[in-house]
Amino acid sequence: LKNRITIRHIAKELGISAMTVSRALNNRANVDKKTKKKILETAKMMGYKPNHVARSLTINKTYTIGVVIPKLTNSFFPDAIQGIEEVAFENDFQIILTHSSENADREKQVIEALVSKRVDGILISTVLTKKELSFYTDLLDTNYPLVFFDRWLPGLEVNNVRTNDKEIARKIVDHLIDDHKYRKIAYIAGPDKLSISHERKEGYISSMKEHNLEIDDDWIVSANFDEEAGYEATKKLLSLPENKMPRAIFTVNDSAAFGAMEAIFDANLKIPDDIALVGFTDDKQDKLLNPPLTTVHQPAFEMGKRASQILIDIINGKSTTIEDIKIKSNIVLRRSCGCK
Amino acid sequence: LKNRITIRHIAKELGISAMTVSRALNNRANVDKKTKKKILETAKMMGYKPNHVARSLTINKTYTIGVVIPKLTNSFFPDAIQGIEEVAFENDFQIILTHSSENADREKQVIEALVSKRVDGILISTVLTKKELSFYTDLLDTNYPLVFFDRWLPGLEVNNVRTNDKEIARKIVDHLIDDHKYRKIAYIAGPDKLSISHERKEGYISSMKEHNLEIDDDWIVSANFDEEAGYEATKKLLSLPENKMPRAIFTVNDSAAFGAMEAIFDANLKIPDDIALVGFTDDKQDKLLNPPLTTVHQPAFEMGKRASQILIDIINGKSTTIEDIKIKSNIVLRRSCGCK
DNA sequence: TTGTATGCGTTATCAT
DNA sequence: ATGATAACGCATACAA
Repeated sequence: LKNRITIRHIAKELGISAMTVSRALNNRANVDKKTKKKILETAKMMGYKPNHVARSLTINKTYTIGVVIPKLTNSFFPDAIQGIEEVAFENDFQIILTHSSENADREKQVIEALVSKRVDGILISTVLTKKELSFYTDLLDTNYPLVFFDRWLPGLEVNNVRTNDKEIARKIVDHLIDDHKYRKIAYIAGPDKLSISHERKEGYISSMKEHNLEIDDDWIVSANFDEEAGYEATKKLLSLPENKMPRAIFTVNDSAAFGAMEAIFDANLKIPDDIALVGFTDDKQDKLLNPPLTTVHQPAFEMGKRASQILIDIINGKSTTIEDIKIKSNIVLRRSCGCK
Repeated sequence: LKNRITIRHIAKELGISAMTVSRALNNRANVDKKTKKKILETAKMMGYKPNHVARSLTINKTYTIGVVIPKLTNSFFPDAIQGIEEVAFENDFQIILTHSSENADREKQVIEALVSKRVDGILISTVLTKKELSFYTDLLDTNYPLVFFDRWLPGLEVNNVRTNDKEIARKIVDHLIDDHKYRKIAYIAGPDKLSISHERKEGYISSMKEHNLEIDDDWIVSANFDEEAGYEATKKLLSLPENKMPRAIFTVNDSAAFGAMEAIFDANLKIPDDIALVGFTDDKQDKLLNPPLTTVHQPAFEMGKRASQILIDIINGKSTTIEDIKIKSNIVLRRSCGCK
């Protein structure tokens, strides 16, 4: 089955050498116009499909980049991937998409697979932590082109494309305090060993401290990046005694905020009247929610494009510097925080 | 740069033949335990990474499947892809993800690229139409393993994994008529040349006809699958004269419904009091919308898994039959239709 | 159990 | 402008 026509078949058919066929097919300058025309015609006629596997073996380049993400659930990653693929497509690259399922071992496993497939470079939104730094330092030692996006790993000499997590988190908490006068603010956190979770938490903490607001230990609830965890975390918060009950909740991402919303509704409370809620991501439907969700807008598409471009530049030898790029997020005020 | 260690290097290092190394690395039975152990150790020590490009060239198999989707915007495709990748991962396959951007020429282009990369098979949610049938019949003639999911192409002798678009569309319109007594129902349609759009429209029409309800020409508004088009289409509907004004709107998918929602709110109308709205997809946040959106739940994850499994079975020679599989969707009643 | 020769389809290199 | 040869890294087929 499959395609059996090779450049040799075309060559034989025309009584010329395979090399000439190769040259013609690759638009090299040094081939007679007439023969080139013939070659292209018979190639089409015979149903020739170039074999990029063989090509990759000889030129030592696959025109493929690997992408590793935790999950495809919230809208950040789909948008980022669209950006990644857009740039890849323009540069005649394809992408192999893999996901780690928030699992460190699986992440290592898919990276190994990508390396074996000899992708020209890898874009990673990692779930690995400091303990596992050596996995990537080893890879970097072999000069493998790597770019981290969104979830980076501190301590790595590598290109990052991320956002200003800490500052923007601080800003949105500032807004809750300064503009709405809330003082009891809880934070539903992601795993603290992950850089983005940690940074966002730091932003929350620094805002509270700057306003001389005490943070009750019960206000920082560890959760995950998903809806279920957000739901459970919020139930915990809502079961706190009256005097500890938060007046507002900030969540590590929108998925957690969705879970929080459900929990708040289930408790027959109103947003923002009884409790305000702000998220992080700016999922597409946020503005249609009840109430519309105030959140941090992450430029997912742009981050994807940027990361992709940097990686391809590295692959093409057009970039040698190592940068830690922050693409700024901004706050989107809607009704869930009490605005309007 | 990159990895330069091959099985030959390992062989030389150990003073044995490359073939023995190959056998050991592939867990073949006929290799001495001691030498195998040595080989595995030195392979690891030398940082050997198997080269699947070379492997693919010899065994004529890439353990890669191509996936072609229109876009990654709504939540159907991300979910479906998670299903696809889940099954692929279990079977040691990776996926190359490409998108056509709802553009037929680009779809052809990415398929060509996938074929050149010699993916073992392709999963397609096509935007091609009948006119372009030959593109796929040609591909099928070369015995290329192909499975269509969600958006199939009528007239093709190929495996489809889709949903019962027409019946379920009819059912949800039945619900609007039977349970809510709406009689003026509009339909925001996708491109009619695409199978799913056509089928869903047929479902709408057949329900209306069965109930002896006349369909005003102005009630079927052509749009697209996206939010903007849904918004524009709805604005058209809302500008109809009083006697023609629809009492309910059914949209080809949830994205269009989101646009419709915005348009309705912009017109200061209430859902479902002034106008009811139902969608198709069951996007994750539908239940949190204001009001929660009644819609058709498509089992995206299951469809992805099923399609992926079928393709891999074909690739592995475990399946030879051609099936047109419909995975049933079901209706999710929420408040936007008037329920509760 | 191990080794040798050969080929997968393409391109680089050197030749003509 | 065109061709012959070798090489990319691995696995198949056969031999020892």
